[in-house]
Amino acid sequence: MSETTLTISARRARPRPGQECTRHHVLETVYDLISEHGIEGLSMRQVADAAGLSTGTINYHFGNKQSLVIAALESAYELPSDWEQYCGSPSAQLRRLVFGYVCRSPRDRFWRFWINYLAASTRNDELSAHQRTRYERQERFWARLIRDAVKVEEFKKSLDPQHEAEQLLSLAHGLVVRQLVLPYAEVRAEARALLGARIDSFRE
Amino acid sequence: MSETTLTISARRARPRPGQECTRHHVLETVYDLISEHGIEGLSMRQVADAAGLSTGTINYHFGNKQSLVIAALESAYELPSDWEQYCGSPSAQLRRLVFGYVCRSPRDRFWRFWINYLAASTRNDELSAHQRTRYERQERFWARLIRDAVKVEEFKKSLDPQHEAEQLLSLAHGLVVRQLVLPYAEVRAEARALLGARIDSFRE
Amino acid sequence: MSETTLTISARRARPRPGQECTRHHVLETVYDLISEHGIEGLSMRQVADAAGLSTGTINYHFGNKQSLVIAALESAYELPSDWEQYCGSPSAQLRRLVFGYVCRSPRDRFWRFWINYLAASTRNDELSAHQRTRYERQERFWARLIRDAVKVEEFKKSLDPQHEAEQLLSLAHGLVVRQLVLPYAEVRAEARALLGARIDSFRE
Amino acid sequence: MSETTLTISARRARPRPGQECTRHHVLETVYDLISEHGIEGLSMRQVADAAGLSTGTINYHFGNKQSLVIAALESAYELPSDWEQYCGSPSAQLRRLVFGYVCRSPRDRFWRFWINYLAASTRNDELSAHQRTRYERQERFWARLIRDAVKVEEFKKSLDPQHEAEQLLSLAHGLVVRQLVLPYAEVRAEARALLGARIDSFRE
DNA sequence: AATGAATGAGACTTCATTCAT
DNA sequence: CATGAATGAAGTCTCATTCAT
Repeated sequence: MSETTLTISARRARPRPGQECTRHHVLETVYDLISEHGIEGLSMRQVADAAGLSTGTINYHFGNKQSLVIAALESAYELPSDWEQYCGSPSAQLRRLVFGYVCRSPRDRFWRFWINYLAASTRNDELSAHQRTRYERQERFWARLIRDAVKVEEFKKSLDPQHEAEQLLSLAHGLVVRQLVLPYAEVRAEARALLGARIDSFRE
Repeated sequence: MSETTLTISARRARPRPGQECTRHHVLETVYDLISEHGIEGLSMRQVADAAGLSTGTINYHFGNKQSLVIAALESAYELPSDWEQYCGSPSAQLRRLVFGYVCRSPRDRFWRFWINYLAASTRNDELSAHQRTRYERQERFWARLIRDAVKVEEFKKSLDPQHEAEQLLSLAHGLVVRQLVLPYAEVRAEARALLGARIDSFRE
Repeated sequence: MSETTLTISARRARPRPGQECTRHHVLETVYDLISEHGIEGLSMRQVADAAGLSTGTINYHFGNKQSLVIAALESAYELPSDWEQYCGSPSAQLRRLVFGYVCRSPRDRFWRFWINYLAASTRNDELSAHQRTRYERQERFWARLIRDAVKVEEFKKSLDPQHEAEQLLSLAHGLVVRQLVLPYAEVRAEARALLGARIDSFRE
Repeated sequence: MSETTLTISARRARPRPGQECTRHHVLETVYDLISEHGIEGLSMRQVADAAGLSTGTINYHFGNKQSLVIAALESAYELPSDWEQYCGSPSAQLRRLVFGYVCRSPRDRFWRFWINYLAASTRNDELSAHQRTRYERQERFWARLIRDAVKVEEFKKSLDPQHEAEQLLSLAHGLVVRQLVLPYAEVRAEARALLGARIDSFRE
């Protein structure tokens, strides 16, 4: 509404991609940036620059920084792309999910993102609620897989699915902490071994 | 809080009579504020107000925010004050330490502080080194306690102290995550039970 | 909303069949929104959403915000719809008009709109001119009604119509201010009583 | 905390005036700017530039824009500097206050400020509360002056002080509206005459 | 005729840091 | 030793406006 903006005309000529595509592209960027700089270290300008957009566009699509971060979290938790190939066996599915808790590199993108999100969620109710929901959903899902595995006799009958899921998830998270603190290949290998051994102990 | 600036060390290393007291008081305040608002959520004005000093004074004593935060992190880790009373029994000592991983309230000061420290350490080499040292020292200490407990026959001989310490520590950290995500009394009770059961399983 | 840009007039003056309806609908919306949020508190997105159109469409029809606001201000002043039924008696007509200065609710749409218009007009020549014209027309009209009422002997002969109209209008506006500052039912009732009493004092 | 700010050193060398002096200086500036551009037309940058300070300093002293505006309102309502000379006579005091409602120029600073504040207050509870308080205090004060004037027999006994104060204040505000809409010297003279006549009518 | 994604300037505000006192 | 007013960069977010579709 100021005089200056009235006389200056837009100079942009870049073609626009589809809307959903833009959102997805931005979320990828955010996910990367958070794992690199943390949540409060993430600035909207940074996101805009990295995504090749303007800050206005980012806010146009996501409303505000918090929603952007939450959207990034949501999109980060998705079933692995190779999920279908495990569909036949609940125990294989469980193993696939649990091995997701093994870092893939000393600076694993996802788990660095996660630890930052977790820290932020201790002082933000909305983030916290999302985190809680995810956690509980994960636990229930693992419990169901264990139950199913028991049914098809992949796991032994004596297991308490809920209880085992809880312990397994806790161990997995504890090992994530360990891998973040000790970012060495051998620690990651150890984590994988420990988790594998735990799942194996579910078999007869 | 970027990595580059963290290498700047505090300017003054020559404590004077009245100074040390002021410094300690400020650090206590900072610890509290970090566990409440996170590291980047900590402002110098906040610190000054909470400590009943002026921003100028804070900077006079610590040079800058970086040094202040580092100093606070350093001073945050101390052995529990009731440590002596457990000195006779290694297993009692271990139990005492492990139960330190049970949150004392839905917003436990120490563990909220810890998660913020951990997140920050993923993008700061100096913090990361501190964290790693702490972690390894803790693990070695627990392993030694287990070894001692085996020696005095509180724990069974078949244990691999190093291996058990590692798993126990991972479980403990995983349960801390669980308690932070699910800040309910029952979850804390469960964590305590699980850790207790694990230690009990070390006995014959 | 700076004076300089206000001189820009709407680009399109050639209404087409379906267009006029859209324009009218939008202007109604704008009037509502201004009385609620003020002129600078009005955003194009808000207008678009409230009117069920897109921002592009609003700008397509009105060129820019300035023109939109001006158009809304223009269309806001209309004679009351029940005007005809008072046509017989000048004093009844006057009473009808004067009672229009009594707010109908604590957040009367029209008078909230008016105060925003008035404030804006103090720093915009075009609005100011409109406002002045309206004011003078109103005063002349009231004076004429008083004169007519004197003629048909509803009011006493000794009145100076011009002078009385001026004072009555001033009192009415002063009471509007009062009602805006003190948005209570009793203040509105008092205003009505005061205005009624003043008109009654015109009778023999 | 970023690297850039750490290396760039302050370049300022301007001496600092006393704190209360700074506040007062800023408020004068704000008052001027609001009467010129309205409340939403007032930007913190503008204030800072006009006052020869930085935006940070403005916020340091006033916290935020709203508090700044309110502070400006409060400081705008102060007893006239020549108040003492009227102290002997309540009616002279009243006359002095009432004539404050006559604009001193076609673009009277105070009343332009006031109308903007009034408009803004219709959509902001805090502004509104301040406005209401001021209004009621003013009315009570005028009523008291009238009552005192009756006591010392400057005004006739038959007056209802509360009622007359209310009407006088409304008339005064109505005339302010008139003067803002019709910014002519003769209208201001007329307003003065009308208000004077009304006060004169209080005498025996 | 209509859309809505994209823009970029500019708004308010916060904050680590400095320095005259 | 201690203060706190002042700074100015950077943060988030809003918004009128444009233009390819």
